[in-house]
Amino acid sequence: MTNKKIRNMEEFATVSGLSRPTVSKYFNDPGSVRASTRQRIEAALEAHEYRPNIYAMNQNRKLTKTIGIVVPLLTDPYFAEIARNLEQRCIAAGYRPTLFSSHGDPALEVEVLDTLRSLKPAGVLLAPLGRASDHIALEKFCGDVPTLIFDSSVGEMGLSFVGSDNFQFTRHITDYLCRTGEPPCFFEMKTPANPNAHRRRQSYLNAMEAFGHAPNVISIEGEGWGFEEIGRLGGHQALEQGLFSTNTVLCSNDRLAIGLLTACCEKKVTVGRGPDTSIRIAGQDGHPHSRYTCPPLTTISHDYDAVSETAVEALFAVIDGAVSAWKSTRLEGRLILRDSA
Amino acid sequence: MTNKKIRNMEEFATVSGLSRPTVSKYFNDPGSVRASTRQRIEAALEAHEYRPNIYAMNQNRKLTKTIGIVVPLLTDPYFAEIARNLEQRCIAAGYRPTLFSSHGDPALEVEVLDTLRSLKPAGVLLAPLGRASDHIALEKFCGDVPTLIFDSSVGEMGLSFVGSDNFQFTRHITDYLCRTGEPPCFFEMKTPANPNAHRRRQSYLNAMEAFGHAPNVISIEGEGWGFEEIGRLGGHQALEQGLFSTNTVLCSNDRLAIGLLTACCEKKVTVGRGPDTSIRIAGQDGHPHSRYTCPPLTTISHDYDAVSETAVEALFAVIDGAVSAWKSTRLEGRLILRDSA
DNA sequence: CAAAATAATTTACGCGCGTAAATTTTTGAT
DNA sequence: ATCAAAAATTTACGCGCGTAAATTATTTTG
Repeated sequence: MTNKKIRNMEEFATVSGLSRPTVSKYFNDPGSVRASTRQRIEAALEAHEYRPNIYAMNQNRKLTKTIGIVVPLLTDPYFAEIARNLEQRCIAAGYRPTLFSSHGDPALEVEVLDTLRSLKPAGVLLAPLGRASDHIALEKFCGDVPTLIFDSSVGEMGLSFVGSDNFQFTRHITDYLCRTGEPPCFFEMKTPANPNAHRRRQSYLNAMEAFGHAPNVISIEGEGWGFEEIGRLGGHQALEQGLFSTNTVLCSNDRLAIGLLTACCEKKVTVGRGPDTSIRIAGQDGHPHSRYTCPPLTTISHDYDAVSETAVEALFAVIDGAVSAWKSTRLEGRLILRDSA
Repeated sequence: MTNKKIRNMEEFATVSGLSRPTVSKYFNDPGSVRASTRQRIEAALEAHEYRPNIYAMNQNRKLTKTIGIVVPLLTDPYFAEIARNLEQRCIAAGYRPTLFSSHGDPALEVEVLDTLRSLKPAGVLLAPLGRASDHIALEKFCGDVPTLIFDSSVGEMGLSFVGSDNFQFTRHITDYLCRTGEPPCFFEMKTPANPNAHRRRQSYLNAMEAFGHAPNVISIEGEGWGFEEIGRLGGHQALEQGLFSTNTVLCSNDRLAIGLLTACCEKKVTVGRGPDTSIRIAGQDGHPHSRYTCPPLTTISHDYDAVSETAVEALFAVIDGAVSAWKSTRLEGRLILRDSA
């Protein structure tokens, strides 16, 4: 330990026997000083416990080491999980991730971007709200800050887009359902918050046509981000009105499926693929919770690691000076077979 | 809009027809300048789109407007929900909340606190990891930064503690279970991450004694924060070995209960309070997901709003100069009756 | 209406660090 | 060993703003 406190980099440089700018260079990139110099600094660091003032560091610097991560709703474990994944990759790469949630509110999303702008981040990983987003504001932000869009694309915005291949998702799981039983109905929100939902509906229609089955889309009412409750209420309606024309339901996403499962439970409708069950239910997303529904939910899962890695690498490449045209990367999902379908 | 960009507060003051320090005063507290002055600034603000440099603002200031919020695991919807609640209260009070997750890792918790320290926050709302936390590091941090501990208390640390009354929680729901059927067994982790678990076990033992029933605590193996999986595996074991001495199980928390429900589902054990069910299961926490289990989970819920408000108000009071002795505030929970028990 | 009290504003200085340019040291090729 | 090239280090300056102290404007009081 130390006897006297180090107040600033000047004092720390003195106790290290170096000049302040050399120490400054070390903190910006420890590899940029000679090994002997680095050792002296690190020895002093252990003896004196000093950390540079973040604010002073960043004020006179065009580009900080901060990476902004923005998700639409952090209370959704799917986004929490992918945010965690991104966060750890940023830390591993020597950046300081800062996490923001739009809380499902377009106005808040704009506020978050404003806050982020004044943070002068090296880059931003942004999952937009989608349909409800203020596209003008997003576009403008992307012009100011290197921004990579993930999860949900809204036009050709930012550096690039990285997400999942929703067409492949729905085609794949629809295939599975058709091959293993009655063809699925499609259970979705009438006005989905997320543009991915439209792709999934279209892909369902395509897949059903390819199989020569008549599609049946059940579009339920409901606004906002409380998907489970929307799915539960819509599920009750659909069950009461007999809207499901087959014994198989493919939900637009796992959270809707979770709500539908609850509705089935409340209506004593048995779910599963066994002989003694009356309905098969599948979801899409590989939601962290899907393993723990009753019955466990068959779903097609995002490749969390691949999406995160691709997104982060693409952003880092641009930060490190690479220039490349906007492109969209859509990664395939993995079918997860469980008991619900 | 504007024609020329404003680069700093000096330039902005010029176009406002004021001196820079007056403008600075406005940004620190709009109410501290004369109404006529405020109007001139706000008019200029609309015409010229200027935002003070955050880093320059904070570097020469002992106390920023930042509030740190730290939770053990943001992928747990319970913490995500309470973090969201705290975040919005901070914003409403004019602070800039910054969210951190320890991701269940004590080393990361310490790193987060170090990061936070260099952020010079006005205050911190900290939910510690609990048992695994580096208590020395926490104590030291609390000495440096005004820190309010919530959710899980670890000694008399920080300014105060705000959380739930775990004794009331378990007493209340145990009472309910005893009055409406067979007395409950208690399902918990042998080495819980969170100190609240010990209080709940003790409260269960007390309540059972008060009722004159023999307690039965089932302590399952498992480390870490994957409670659902731990509950599921432990549930399978307990069911196979017939460890539940009655038809009623009170789980130490909702996430364990969710895992146990999954185990029951996989073992075709019917859960509920009806005549045709074989086991009653209840949880504790009022986890956001508990509404959507099959059957929906009977639980005793944290008063999210009250905990958040009490925590935030206590912290703000200290920030605003109030001095008061350390105290522990534990709020009562609300029983939520659903179909599982 | 003048003087005192109070609030608003300005002057003047420094915070802790980044960074271009100048200088010194080290490295590598002869 | 010698000298040029490259790397490391130091010098010197400025960033954008907070804030105490000094000044000026406004309000209150007699």
